[in-house]
Amino acid sequence: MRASKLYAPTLREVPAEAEIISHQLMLRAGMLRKVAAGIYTYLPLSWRTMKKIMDIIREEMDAIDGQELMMPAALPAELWQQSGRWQVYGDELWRLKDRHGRDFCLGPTHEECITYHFKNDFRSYKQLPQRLYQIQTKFRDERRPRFGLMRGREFVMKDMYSFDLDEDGLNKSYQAAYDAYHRIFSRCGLRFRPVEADPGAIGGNGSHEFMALADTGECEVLFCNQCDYAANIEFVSREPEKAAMEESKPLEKVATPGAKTVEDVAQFLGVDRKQVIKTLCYQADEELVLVLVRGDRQINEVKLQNALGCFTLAMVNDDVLQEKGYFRGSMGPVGSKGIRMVADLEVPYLSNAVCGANESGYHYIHVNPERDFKADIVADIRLVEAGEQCPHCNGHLESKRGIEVGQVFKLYTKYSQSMEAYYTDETGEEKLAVMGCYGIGVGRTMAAVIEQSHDENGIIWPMTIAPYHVVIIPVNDKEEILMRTAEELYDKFQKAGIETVFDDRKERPGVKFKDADLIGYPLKITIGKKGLERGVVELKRRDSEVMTEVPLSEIVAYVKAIVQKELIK
RNA sequence: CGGGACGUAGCGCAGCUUGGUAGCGCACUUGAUUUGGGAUCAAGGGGUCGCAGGUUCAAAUCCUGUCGUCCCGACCA
Repeated sequence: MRASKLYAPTLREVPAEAEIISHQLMLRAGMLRKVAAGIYTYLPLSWRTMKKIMDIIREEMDAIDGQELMMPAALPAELWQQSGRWQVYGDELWRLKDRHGRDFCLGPTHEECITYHFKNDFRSYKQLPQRLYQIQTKFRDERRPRFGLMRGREFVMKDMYSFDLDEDGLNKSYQAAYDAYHRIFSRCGLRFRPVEADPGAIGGNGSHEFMALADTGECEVLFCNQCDYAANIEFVSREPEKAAMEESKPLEKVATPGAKTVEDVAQFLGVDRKQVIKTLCYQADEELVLVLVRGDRQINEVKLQNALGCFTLAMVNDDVLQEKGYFRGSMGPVGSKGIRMVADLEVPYLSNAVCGANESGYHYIHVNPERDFKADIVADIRLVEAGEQCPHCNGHLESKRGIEVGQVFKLYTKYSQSMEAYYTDETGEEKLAVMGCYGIGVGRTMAAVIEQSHDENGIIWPMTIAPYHVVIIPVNDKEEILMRTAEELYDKFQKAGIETVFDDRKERPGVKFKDADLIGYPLKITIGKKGLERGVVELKRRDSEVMTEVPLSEIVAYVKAIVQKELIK
């Protein structure tokens, strides 16, 4: 490709809309342009990288007997009504009507559709297992699209679905996908960790997220500093801390003027925060619930939602609280009636504790669970935080941030049940197919690579997914010998199958060097007059400061060897 | 959806407080001089000031509404 014709409008300044480095660099390198919030056009450079990532994914999916197919983006409501997700999915599901007024949605994921096909086209155990995948544009009307490709409303995703005879088969499919994901992200040059993740209402140890490690990641991951335990912070559980039970004292109401927060109350009463029962009010679907945790703990809303089995969950605002006779800063379970209460596992271990008296400016002391109130649900609903002990060993947990680039998930029979996907086994019995699903965010993977691999001058692409392998820069466009040599070299590289950009623009060398660094070509060949007189050109890797002089006669073979070696890695 | 901010040329911004019909840098076009890390000089082109109402002799500027975008907060590839 000639740089004079390449559609890659580089920018000298950082567009104001871009917050994180990958977004800034993709805009500056002329790879990406926004069309609407969370909706982007991939310009030629980024689309080449996207295609390379997709090729790697295809190779690895095919290698585990995946079959690629392509499902529609526009899906009829009936499929979603059958699984129940038409109601459940909420505003994130991008809904539309056709001209006849029939309901459709733009697919945010395709469990329903693939299971519909399975149900219609597969009958016998002889046809299983099946591993079916597609690479396709997904739509999610995110409440808050942000960070460029990290969280878009329209994005490219690879989704695979496995159908097995039984749980053993599922475990094999799951492991195959897990291993394939390792190879995919390694080949893309990512530093990543698979971590245990929340399997939602299905339960079990059925999900891992592949996290690209980066400070700008939206997810918090906890790692053990001694064993290999790693999990999404939302999914970390520990045994409840069991305090020694004191002899219970009589319940007493005390004035706590002005004390609003747990910290205020604990200080005012001269007790530890651990002795306070933090009480919060949530709206869970149509119902209000009181949620109780120890004063030094935070709520884990993912766990809370799982415990309640609800579809939506949100803290209620002060207006709603007051209607119900509650006051922020003085809520408590004692005497609360007509409202469900969910307590964390640690709450029953409290004795002579403190809680709000549901009367502004008053708290109860010497509160004893069981005697003074009874929670409807006692479950693990607290957030485990960095610094706590590892659930598996004596080490302690450290926090890092990650970008979720992929997830593998055991669905079991959740969708085969709702969509009625049966097969007939060798005894003639009808059985539900056992399913798994496996996603990779393609654009997010590209963005994650940039987050991890850049410097102050621009992107540093690994060879495997770089938009081009090499850029050729003649240092002076007026020197005919330089331009002719560059032209010839460009031709030879093309013929050698090396993906090359020839910077034939009428620009000063500085401009070309800056653009080359910004775009991040792995290899840069500079052709200068002095070198050429000695029969050499300069070769520089984007990821190194070292410059090598290579004889013009050897440069094609030399570069080809480097490219091939890097591609195999 | 709550909270905060911003919409002026392709990009980055000033002008708005105190209304008088739009400017700077980069980019773009032409010419000349330059050519090893974002050149210099000269001459140009490009904007219904997000949109719609209102106030006024007069609105980028004041008022109202609306749309869009970004940031901070709660189950995501």
